[in-house]
Amino acid sequence: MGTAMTVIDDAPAEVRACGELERQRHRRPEGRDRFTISEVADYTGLSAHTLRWYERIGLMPLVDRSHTGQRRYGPRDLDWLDLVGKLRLTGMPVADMVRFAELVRQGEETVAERERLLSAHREDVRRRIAELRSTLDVLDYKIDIYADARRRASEGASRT
Amino acid sequence: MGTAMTVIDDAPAEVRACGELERQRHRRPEGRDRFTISEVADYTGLSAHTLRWYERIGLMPLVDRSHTGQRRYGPRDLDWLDLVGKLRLTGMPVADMVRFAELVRQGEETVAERERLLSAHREDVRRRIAELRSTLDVLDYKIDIYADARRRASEGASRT
DNA sequence: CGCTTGCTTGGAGTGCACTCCAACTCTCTA
DNA sequence: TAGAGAGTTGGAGTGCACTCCAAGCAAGCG
Repeated sequence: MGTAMTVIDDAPAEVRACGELERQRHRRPEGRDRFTISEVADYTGLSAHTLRWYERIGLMPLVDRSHTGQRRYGPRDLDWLDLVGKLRLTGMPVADMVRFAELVRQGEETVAERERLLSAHREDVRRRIAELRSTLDVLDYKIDIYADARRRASEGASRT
Repeated sequence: MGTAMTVIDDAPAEVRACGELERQRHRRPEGRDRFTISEVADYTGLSAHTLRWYERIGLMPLVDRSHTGQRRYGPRDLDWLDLVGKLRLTGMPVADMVRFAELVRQGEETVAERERLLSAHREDVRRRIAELRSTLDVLDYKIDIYADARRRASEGASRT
């Protein structure tokens, strides 16, 4: 039955790879398509604990199992975790990500709502970027003050 | 005794005001210079609980009191809270802000370290801005996909 | 004078996102 | 075939940043 996530529109490598200089400790192994939990932990930077927890709370589709019951993650699972990682990085609450995962599970008829959800989040991210930038100005201002103070202090000292 | 913060180099209004479209619910009242906790809560957007808590943990200098023991915040307290608000907005952990507050309390000889602390944080903020921007690309990509899917779906429906 | 509203305190409680534990079973290498 | 090192589970624990509570004091108003 259809627990496999059917509607992960997989982003092409160019999009997937941009940014993130070393957040992903290890490149995704080519050639294989079933990965153990520790390989995935390594790849995503999440702990194995967290991966299991994501599954429990419905943030991951139920992961495929080996004949003995151990998890075997596939390429679509990694794609999904890439996206989740991005959303997490931008501070989307886990509850919202779970909501998104539910929509994906429900299939094509939720596309409009998914779009709305991501668009709202995009606005959020834009707002936060602007906020951060404005703080950067304050930080620059403060740091200048301190640099001046330090310069004056060392000049005073050398003149003594 | 010198619990009053002596080294808040106050940023001029241009720097203080930029960004933050409506984060500060109320303009700082002009003319007066002693504010109750609820006025300050209103001004900063923090709760009175949080303001007291900041003081307890050493993130605020001990605030002046009225003859009956109630807090009376002064302009420098508001300046300090403006800065703390900025740092908080950029995700600086409370523990780091407390460390910074301690340095400020210790006086001029900690200027170099304060500069280092803020510079490090500035790099952090820069990194996070870059990160957010790269996520924005992924978001745009996804949203496009959904928009396309939606368009195709409604076209198909109208052709039926 | 009584009532409402606002302030005080220490300490307990909340919500989020993990993070770890105990007590196993399974896989791999020698 | 033995032992090390992975993986499994439900549930409890952690750290952070608040957030609230109870009990009490103080000021202003009709």
